[in-house]
Amino acid sequence: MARYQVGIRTERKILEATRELLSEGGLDAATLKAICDRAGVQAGSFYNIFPSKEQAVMQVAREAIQAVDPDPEDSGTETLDDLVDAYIRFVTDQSDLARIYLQIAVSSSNDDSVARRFLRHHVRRVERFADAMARESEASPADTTAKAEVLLGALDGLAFRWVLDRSFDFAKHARFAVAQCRR
Amino acid sequence: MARYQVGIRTERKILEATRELLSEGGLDAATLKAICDRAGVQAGSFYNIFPSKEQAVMQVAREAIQAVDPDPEDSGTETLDDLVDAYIRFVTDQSDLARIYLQIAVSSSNDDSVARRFLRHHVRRVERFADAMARESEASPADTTAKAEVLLGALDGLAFRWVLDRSFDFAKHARFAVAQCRR
DNA sequence: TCCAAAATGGAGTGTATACTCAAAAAGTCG
DNA sequence: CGACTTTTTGAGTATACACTCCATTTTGGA
Repeated sequence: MARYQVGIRTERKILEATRELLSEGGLDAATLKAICDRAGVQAGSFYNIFPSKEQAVMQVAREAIQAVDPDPEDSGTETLDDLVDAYIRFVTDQSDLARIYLQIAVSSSNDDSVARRFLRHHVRRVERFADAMARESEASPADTTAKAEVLLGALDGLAFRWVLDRSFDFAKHARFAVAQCRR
Repeated sequence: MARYQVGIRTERKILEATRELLSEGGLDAATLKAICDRAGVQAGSFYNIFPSKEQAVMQVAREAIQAVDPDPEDSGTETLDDLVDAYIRFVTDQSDLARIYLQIAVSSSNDDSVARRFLRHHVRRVERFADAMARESEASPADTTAKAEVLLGALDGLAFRWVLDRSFDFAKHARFAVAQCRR
C-alpha cells in the first residue's frame, strides 16, 4: 500500500510545474496541458495523483503560505510582529501566488467547499493574531478578536490594493496598520 | 448612420441581462449564451451591437462603479462617518455588486485598462477619506493619507471577509475599524 | 411607397478545456 | 526470479466557450 518513490517524485514535478506556471501567468496559464507538458508527464499520471486540477493548485497555494509561516508547529510562541512579517513576506516575495490566492478566494464565493476552506484558514489566522495580541497586552477577549479581525482585514485590503498597483508600498502600510492597532 | 430605436432597446436588454447574471452568479455565470437567452436575443444580434462579450461586461462594470461613486465632484462637506456609512450601505445593500467588484478587480491583469479604472476609483476614494479625516483632526498630510489608506484597506478586507461568510457582522467591524482609526 | 441601412435568427465553426480508461510498463519485495 | 501493486501512457471523450456568417426581416427617412 505504501506509495512508490517514483510516484512521489512525479507529484513533486507536477507541483513544481504548477507553481511555476501560476507565477508566470496566473490561473489562466496553469492549464492541465501546460502543467503536464512542463512536468514531462501525461494527463493520466496527473489524475493518478490528484483528483482534480484545482486540488493541485490549492496545494501549491497552501505550501506557499506554509513556507512563510513563522510557527508551523503552532507552539504559541509567535509574536504579532512575527505574524505580520510573515504576511508581508508572503505578499512581497510570493507576489504572484498572493494574487492567485485572492483570485481563487474571491471567485470561489459560489462554490461552497472552496469558500469554506478559505474561511477556515482565515479564522485560524485570526485566532493566531488574537492570541499574539493577548500575549502582549491584556484587553477583553472579545475586543482582542475584533481587533485581530480588523487588523487582518486591513492586511487583506492592502494586499488587494497592492494587486491593483504594484508600486504601492505594501510593507510600509502593513507596518503602519499594526502600529496603529497597538496604540 | 443613425441607430434604429429597436437596436438601442436591444442594447439595453443585453446590458440588463448581463448585469443580472453578474449579480447572480459572478463572472462565470455571464456567458454569452446565458446573456443572450436572458435578453431574448440571438448571438448574431449581440455581436451586431458589441464587438465582444468583454465590452458588454466592461460597460456594466463601468455603470456599476459610477453608481457607487455618486459624488465625483467632492463638495468637501462629507464627514468620515458619512463615507463609512456609505461604504457599509454599499456592501450590505448591494452585496452582489460588491462581490462582482472584487471579482473583476482581482481577476483583471496588472496593466489592464480595467485594473487602472479600479485603481483610479480607489485613489479618489482614499483622497476623500483623507480629506474628511483632515477636517476632524490636524495631523500631518502624509500621516493622514497613510491612515486613510489603512482604513479603506480594512474596509475592503472586511468586505472580502464578508463575501466569504455572510454571517460575518460587517457593519460592526467596519465601525470598530473607524473608531480605532480615530483613537 | 420605396429602399438602403440596420437588426435579427440561428445554425455552424474553431478551439480549448478538464477529465477518463484500459492496457502496458515499471517498481517493490519475498 | 515471480507475484503483486503502483504508475504511466496517450489516445479519446465530453463539453463549454466566444465568435462568425449570411440570408432574411424590420426600420424609418425621403
